[in-house]
Amino acid sequence: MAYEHKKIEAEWQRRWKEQQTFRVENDPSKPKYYALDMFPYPSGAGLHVGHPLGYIASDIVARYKRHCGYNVLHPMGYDSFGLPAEQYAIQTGQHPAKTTEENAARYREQLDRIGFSFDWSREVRTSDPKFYKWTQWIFLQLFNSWYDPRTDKARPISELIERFENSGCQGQDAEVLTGEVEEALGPFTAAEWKGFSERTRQMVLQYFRLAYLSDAWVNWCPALGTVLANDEVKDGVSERGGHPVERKRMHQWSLRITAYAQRLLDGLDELDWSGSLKEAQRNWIGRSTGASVRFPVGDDFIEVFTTRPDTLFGVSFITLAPEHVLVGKYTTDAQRAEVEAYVRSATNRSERERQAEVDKISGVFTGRYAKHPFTGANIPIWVGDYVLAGYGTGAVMAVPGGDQRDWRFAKHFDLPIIAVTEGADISKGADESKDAVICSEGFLKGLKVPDAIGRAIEELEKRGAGEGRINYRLRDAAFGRQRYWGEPIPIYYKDDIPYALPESALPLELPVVDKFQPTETGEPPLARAKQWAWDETKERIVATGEGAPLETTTMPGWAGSSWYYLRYMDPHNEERFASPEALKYWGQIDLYIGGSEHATGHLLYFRFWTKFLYDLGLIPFDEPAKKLVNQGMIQGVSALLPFLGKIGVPKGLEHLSGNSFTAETTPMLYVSGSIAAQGDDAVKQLLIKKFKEYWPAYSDNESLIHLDFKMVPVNIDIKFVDEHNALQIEGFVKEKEGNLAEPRTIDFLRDPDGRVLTIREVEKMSKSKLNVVNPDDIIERYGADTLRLYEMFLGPLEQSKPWDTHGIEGTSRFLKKFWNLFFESDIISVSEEAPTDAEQKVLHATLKKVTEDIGKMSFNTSVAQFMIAANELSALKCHKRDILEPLTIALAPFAPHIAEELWKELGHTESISTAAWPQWHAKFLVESSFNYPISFNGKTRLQLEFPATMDAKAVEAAVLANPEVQQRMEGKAPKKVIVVPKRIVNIVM
RNA sequence: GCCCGGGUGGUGAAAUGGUAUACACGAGGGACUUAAAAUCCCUUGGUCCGUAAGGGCCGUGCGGGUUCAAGUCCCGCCCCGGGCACCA
Repeated sequence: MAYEHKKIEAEWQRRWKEQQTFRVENDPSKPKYYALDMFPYPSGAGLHVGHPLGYIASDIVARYKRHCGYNVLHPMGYDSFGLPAEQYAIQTGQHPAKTTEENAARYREQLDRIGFSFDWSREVRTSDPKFYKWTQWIFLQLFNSWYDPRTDKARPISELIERFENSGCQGQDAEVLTGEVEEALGPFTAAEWKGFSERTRQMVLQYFRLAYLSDAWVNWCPALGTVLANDEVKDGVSERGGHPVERKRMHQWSLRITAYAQRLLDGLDELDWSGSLKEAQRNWIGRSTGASVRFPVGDDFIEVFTTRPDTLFGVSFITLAPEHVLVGKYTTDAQRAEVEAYVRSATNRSERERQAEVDKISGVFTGRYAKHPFTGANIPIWVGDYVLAGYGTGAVMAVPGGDQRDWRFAKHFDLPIIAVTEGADISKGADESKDAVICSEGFLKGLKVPDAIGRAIEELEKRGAGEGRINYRLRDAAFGRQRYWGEPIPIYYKDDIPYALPESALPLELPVVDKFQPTETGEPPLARAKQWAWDETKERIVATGEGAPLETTTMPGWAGSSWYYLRYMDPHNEERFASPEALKYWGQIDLYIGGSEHATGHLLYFRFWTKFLYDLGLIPFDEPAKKLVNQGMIQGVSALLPFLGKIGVPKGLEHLSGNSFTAETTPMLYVSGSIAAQGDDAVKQLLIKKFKEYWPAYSDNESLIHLDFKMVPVNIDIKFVDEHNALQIEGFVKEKEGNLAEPRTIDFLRDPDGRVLTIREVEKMSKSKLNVVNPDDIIERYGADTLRLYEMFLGPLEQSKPWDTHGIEGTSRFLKKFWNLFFESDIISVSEEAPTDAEQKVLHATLKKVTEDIGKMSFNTSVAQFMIAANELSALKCHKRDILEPLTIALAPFAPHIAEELWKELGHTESISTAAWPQWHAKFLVESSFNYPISFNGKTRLQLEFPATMDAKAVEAAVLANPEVQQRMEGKAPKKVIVVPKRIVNIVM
């Protein structure tokens, strides 16, 4: 019987669905295993072959764990809120829910065809009100919580209010301010608290809530009309779409992730995540230790953070960020005009400009001086845009002798540069070395940097001028988006003060709007809703204007993805986000697979929410995923052709341009890659020839033809490129012509043999690069099992690698070969004969390798081992049940359809997924002899076979007695003979 | 600049310090076939010597080192990919 992948795969996919083979129940009698993929955003483009890579890997592990007797939770869903659906809605007026629904259906179809063992009964979608009800509910918990630094965990805000009523806000409590530069909240007594108005109390509480509204510097993206989180901005432009981003101060919802900075850092140690990923998170959190130092200015002071308090004696000025609130306060009247002009220009410069012009030094003197806390000297206060508002306190003590940026600023403005370390040449630059010795006069003199830091902090604390401090780069997370297609934030406003909606009002569903764009006044789309206000007494939504206005921003994309993994445990629960029993049973994710692009976004927020829910006692663990693997990117091999974008009209022929060089007559010219590689001259020669073909009248004026041209490589759809990189000209031209708005001639500068060669390049697989390979096409031709095996066979999971469809033949042939072990001219022919030692060895070597490889997530080598087994068993003409049956089970996680079919042919009636994983036995792998490589001075020269049991001494004697060995020794005695039993013999001459 | 990965045949890639290049693609040769497809078999790191059987030398980015033995460990570079960055 021939291996018919189409029939087999369709049949088994149908059966799995019908029999709900992979539906899983919470069954505490069985050990659990939770294998999760990062759920996709269902984009309109559908899946390409890169997407399923991680899904296949986790599916193999999930299926393997089932064979090993685990109860496996292996769900899938959609991160279905997002920008593309909304952009499409703005363009077409179609509700994003509809687009999302269609795209999800398409994803489902594609995923089903690959044969995943997902339990679809647990599917979640973040845009489903039944799901986002709980996203909103968690938001309310954040809003109603604060972070207690004493117990180092989140507590209900009611406890804080109680504390204020009893003892006011003093000391440590007043320290919890985090986020962007804000004016510090002063301490107050219980009596004062009681005297505060409701409004004031609520304002105070904003400083503590884990979800809070504040004026914060945000990344505003005018093109997208929304605020972006720090990790959504790359190089000053939006990660999605590449639009410019500017700094803007806005009333903005934020989440106080900074309260968790230390725990997010510490938690990394126990996680089985890749080193680079942990490193990326550590970087992002950016902990640095140092000191906070206060420089008195009149009755007030400027607080700075420094990692080098040991250089305090080298401070020659202070620099404030242009956005710093104290700038306005300290500027003298004489300097005011200049400072204000500078601040204006600095804040208007986009992040991008600031980054691009790192070398440009700018700043201005405020006219005021601060007092040095140790020496009492007058320290001038400057404003400079090299100081960032969002880091530390937004102010630095400038030590030009010890910090290169300060040094350059000092040089530029001719400020004093004081040496802080011994032997430093401060005329050339700052000495930033950390093993230097401090040379400043005073109590730090002669100390090594680390000792001096400690000593300086001691002294600061003694004098009340500062204290040791830990600072984090991590910022609070911007949580509001000026968008329609996201979770509404369940908040209403009274007197501009935010209040939580009652739980009974959840889910707060997205309102109907006439358009998905911002309002004419620039408010978010939700402000268009006619029914978007809250009636507090009736507890229901009423017409806009009739009740308290509801929040009009929505949550960012990462809200739902921060906790979705919990919902899978109990997806239909209407009472809670998941039952305590389900949470206890399934616990942490045992294996989480996804792309490394989520290193500092999703994966940080996801850990943050988990820790928060843990603090409130809502879940019994404080890290979401024990093990995490980043799958590499599957890259596309693009095909590029140089395109003559601009052909300049030659000198002397300009007068002709009006009639001859029109769009209709000027051809679109593509250049064969091999010609372009020869250089401009070669292209020019051919171009002149072409020119004469098109305008024969000017053939005689060859001296006039000096064409200027510019070659631009353009992406060519890879479906028009054959395996020799040659363009299939006819098909390409036909499609191109069909896409042109106006008819144009399409022509080529061809190779002498008439071919047009494309230039191949490996880059990201994407629609715009026309290099996308669709899994559907591969499955149609080769089958899902072949696709699964091939994706795994390409190389290590974590590594990026280019997709090359040609290589798939190998895995396809393997499956046919495997199939043929069971059949002899169309009929199943499996013998019940007892296997030979050689056959057992093949089987057990394979079981051993595959079992170990799955544990290491080394799937490429397991596939190779299956190939070896199939090759060897074919050579042994082995068709024995005792060998083939366990092998089929071992193959099942990788190629489930063919395994099911063969399992059925072997006479089984139940799905192979219920079969127990076959154990390997060492006894079948014992070798009776070993073929020793005999090397001389480390170079292998010959091989000699000895019994495996022979000891080192005997092997040595036998080797030295061998005539060929003796011949090579030329009668000389070896200096040394190394014998490693069952490994190697090395003779040192 | 700092922090992580990674450089091995024509290609994707294997290799607890112990026979470098498993497995697969591609290429070349052959069998079957009227032919093609499919399938099967052989060869395939470079180079030199030899009619041949066979043998020598060189080879894992570069230069050193440790070791009986290094793709693997150590030191110093180069290149590629990713992350962070006027971060005080």
